Amino acid sequence: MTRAVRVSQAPGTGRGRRDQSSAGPVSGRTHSPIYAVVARIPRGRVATYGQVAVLAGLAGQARLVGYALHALPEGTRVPWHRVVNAEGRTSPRSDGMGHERLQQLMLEREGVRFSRDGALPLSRYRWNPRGRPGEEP
DNA sequence: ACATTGACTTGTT
DNA sequence: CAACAAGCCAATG
Repeated sequence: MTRAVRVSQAPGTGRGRRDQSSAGPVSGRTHSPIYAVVARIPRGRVATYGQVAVLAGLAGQARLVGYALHALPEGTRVPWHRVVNAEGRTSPRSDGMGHERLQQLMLEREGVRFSRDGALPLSRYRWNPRGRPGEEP
């Protein structure tokens, strides 16, 4: 079931600024499609920032994906942890918190096994939006 | 309202 | 193989 991201755009906001107090993603021009794509990544599967960018119609702008995810509030329904960098590794963030470790843990909990060097084989876990769900190459 | 920074990826030098 | 620049948008001071 496609659980679309519920973007509660506060009605009558006039300015409609970022109202991220509702655990909902920010409604930006580029953020929305990004969240929509990330929300479609099946459990136990991962996608790279660049991949999400392409699927969101922002080919070449992997950075925006990272920025969008960074703007996500805590408790969001967007599975941000399923997005890793091109090396198959969880990108460390400036917060200085052990979130990259948490992300890795969340993925392992979904059945994703990391290699000994801390990276995961993308050729094996990379989400294939064209393939049917549950199908593994 | 302007300047700076930030979860990246790819191509050149 | 390593380092650097470009491309892009939003949040923060």
